[in-house]
Amino acid sequence: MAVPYKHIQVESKWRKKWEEHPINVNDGKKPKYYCLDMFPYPSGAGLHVGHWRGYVISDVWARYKMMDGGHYVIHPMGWDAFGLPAENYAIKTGQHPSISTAANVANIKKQIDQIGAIRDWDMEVNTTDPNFYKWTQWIFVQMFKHGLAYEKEMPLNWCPSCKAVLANEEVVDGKCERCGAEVTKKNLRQWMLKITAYADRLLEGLKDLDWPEKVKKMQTDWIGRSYGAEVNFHVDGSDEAITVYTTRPDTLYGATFMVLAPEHPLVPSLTKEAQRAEVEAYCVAAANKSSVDRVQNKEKTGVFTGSYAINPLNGEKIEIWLSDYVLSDYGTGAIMCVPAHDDRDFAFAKKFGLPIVQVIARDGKEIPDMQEAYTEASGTMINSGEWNGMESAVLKEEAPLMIEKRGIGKKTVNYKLRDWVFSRQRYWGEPIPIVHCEKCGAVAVPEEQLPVLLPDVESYQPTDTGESPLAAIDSWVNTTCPCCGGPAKRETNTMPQWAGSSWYFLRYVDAHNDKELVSRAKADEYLPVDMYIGGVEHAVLHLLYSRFYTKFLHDIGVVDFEEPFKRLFNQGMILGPKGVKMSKSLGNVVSPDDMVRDYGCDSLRIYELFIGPPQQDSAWDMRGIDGVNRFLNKFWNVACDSIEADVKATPEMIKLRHKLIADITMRLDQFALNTAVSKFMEYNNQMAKIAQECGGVDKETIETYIRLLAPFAPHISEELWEMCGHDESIFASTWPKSDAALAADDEKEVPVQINGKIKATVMLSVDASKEEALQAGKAAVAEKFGSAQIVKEVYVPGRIINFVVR
RNA sequence: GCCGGCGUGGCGGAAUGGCAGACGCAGCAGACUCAAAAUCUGCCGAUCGCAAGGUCGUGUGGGUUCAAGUCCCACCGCCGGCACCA
Repeated sequence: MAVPYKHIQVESKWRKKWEEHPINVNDGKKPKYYCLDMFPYPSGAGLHVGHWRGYVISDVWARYKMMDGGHYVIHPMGWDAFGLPAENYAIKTGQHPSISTAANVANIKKQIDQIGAIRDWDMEVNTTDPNFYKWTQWIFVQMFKHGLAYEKEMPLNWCPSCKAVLANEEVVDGKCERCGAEVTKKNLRQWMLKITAYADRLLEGLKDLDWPEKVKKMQTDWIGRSYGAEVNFHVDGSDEAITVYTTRPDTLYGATFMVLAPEHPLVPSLTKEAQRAEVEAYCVAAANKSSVDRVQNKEKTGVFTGSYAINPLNGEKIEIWLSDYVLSDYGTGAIMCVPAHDDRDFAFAKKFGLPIVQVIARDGKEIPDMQEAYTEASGTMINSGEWNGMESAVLKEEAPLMIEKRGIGKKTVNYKLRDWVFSRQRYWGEPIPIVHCEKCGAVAVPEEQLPVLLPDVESYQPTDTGESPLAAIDSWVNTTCPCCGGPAKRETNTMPQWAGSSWYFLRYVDAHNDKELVSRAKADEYLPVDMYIGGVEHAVLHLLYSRFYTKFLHDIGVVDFEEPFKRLFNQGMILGPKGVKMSKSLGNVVSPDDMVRDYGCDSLRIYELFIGPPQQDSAWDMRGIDGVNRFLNKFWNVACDSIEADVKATPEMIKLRHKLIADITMRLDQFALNTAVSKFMEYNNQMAKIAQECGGVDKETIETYIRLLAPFAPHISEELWEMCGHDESIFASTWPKSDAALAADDEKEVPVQINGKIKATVMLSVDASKEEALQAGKAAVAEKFGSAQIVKEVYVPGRIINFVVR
């Protein structure tokens, strides 16, 4: 009888061995595989079982790749360590963020080591390390030199609680993504990154990525490309013209009024004296509305400017209105309104009594008393001059060019994607490496002077004016212009947290290079990332920014690929026991530390996988780990018995072995890790039964099982592997191969149905003919036919026999 | 409102269109034990029946098919994303 499994001894033994003799070494000959985790923010709360899950999944995958194909696996870890929690902690305690951050890193590093994952800490990166952010700043300088970083004064999303400007991506439901405070608008000078210059490439690049369709769709919608036309409307009695963007130029004859955003630059000159007071009041009200109000209040409001425009096709005089349902920063900030064919325009026209002209026939007819807009682009054109009789769907495609030929507008493409607001009025971030000189303007800090070190300050508190705490340090702010040598001031804004995470995955493979961001040779050898594993919450933020950075770095020759992450896997969240998100405030956070101590790392690893499909959210169940723990102990006993007994392989054992290989390998390839664990349990139960009769299973079968289990439960597998008499690590062995012929059954139990209802089962040889099968089936259910007549006989080999009777 | 995803025992979940509920948790009964824990064995969707066996059953209603949890149509519910994008 085997000695009981002692996880504490075995796990610490192998941890030590792996440290002394690393199992994942680059000998220069092995093929490379880059398996990347989304790096964590080193929070003071440490890791909970939800973080574990992603790291376990990636480690199983990494170890599988090591064994299958003999890869050298790049599986690094680092720290996304700039950010608000550390800064807020500093505000409260006065302790420098670098100190609390370092303590958190040390703690989480210990926790990550508990997972027992293969990690090369020599590649570790930390976004707050000057040797790292030197290159974050360097990239910014390159973007500045290429005209992709620019300053702009604009109304921006302002979080009054964080006292910071937010990117559009950081505003959720009109509220601050971090603190939940209602976001307002504030006019400030900001650094912007021209991500819109890459809109098309960001869209096209998605096509070839092996990513979840959901994420690709979210990015596609975020970029929001649409095709249409810009059309110029002359203002009646003036030289001015208003340009609108429309995706429905086919309905141009139906444009019966126009609406401008309150912020539109032509508003003052369009407003007539009689309307001025009302218009100004409306504009002030719109500006003061929070973005939440402006979005949530769907009841249309508006005000007439007193001016008219001319419909360029039919020459009709149409009223020019203002309304906040027109957004100043999409399209041209002005729209032509076709109430008959657009819901919003219809609502507006109804409310303010504006004319409605139908230009697309529905079911070939004009609608007598329109109660809602007809928004389909299908039907024949009516009331549309020379376009009458055309199909609207066809015209929709052709109209942009027709408009362009007539000189009243042009064909255009529009995007929802906006440029990226890249400056933050905070302390704990990378200083933007720019110097402002009165003579030379904004000048990039010369590359040899990078990094611009983040100086110590006395107060980390952000200012109400929207200036960074850095602005208070005169000795740091005042500098000389690198261009003319005259007096100049440093940029005091810092970068958003996304800056470091947008490129950190490139740095791992050359983390200590002090000459370049990454050497081209290493980039060519190890990059891009083969598999990226992390939560779906980064679908449009981090993943879009990283793609943008990579495309830019490709364009300036740093790397030779355009897409950073070939394959993406989003693991689901681990929820608290009641199915709600784990959070400190709810007190339902489950720490892995005690479980590792009580059950062992291998048990927790397997339970993290067994809890549910890896891409799906799962609620943590404290008791579930007992089952996994029982399984490992049971397997330990079977394995020990088998090693000791050294029995001869039977056909049953050989078949089990080959089925197991096929089952586990298929499930790994499909990322069905929860059912892979089920299969391990199933086969283990079978082996336990065999062991009762034979004393164990044969050596090859047990060794095969151990090797298949190794990526999942590396410690116990190493121990058993050694007990089998191997000197080398199990991870130096190769992945078992299944022989389909040996895995195949020669007999199968086949259900026999009458009218689709199971009545019996029969054992059939797999090469039984249809006639034999049907005959056997008929015999099995003969007495159940009664007086019925068989009208149809169905036989699907190995699957089903069905008699249809009447 | 629009776009995704999901809906299966007490629970987590499993099922290339082919025996629904694998595997596990919890529960029940038994064995071992002075006892408990651990371990082992059996049972474990509902319902009728002493039993053999029957009937019903994968959110609801229809449909396709010899056969539907799985495919199609309509609806309900939950979760996620987007949200006046012209």
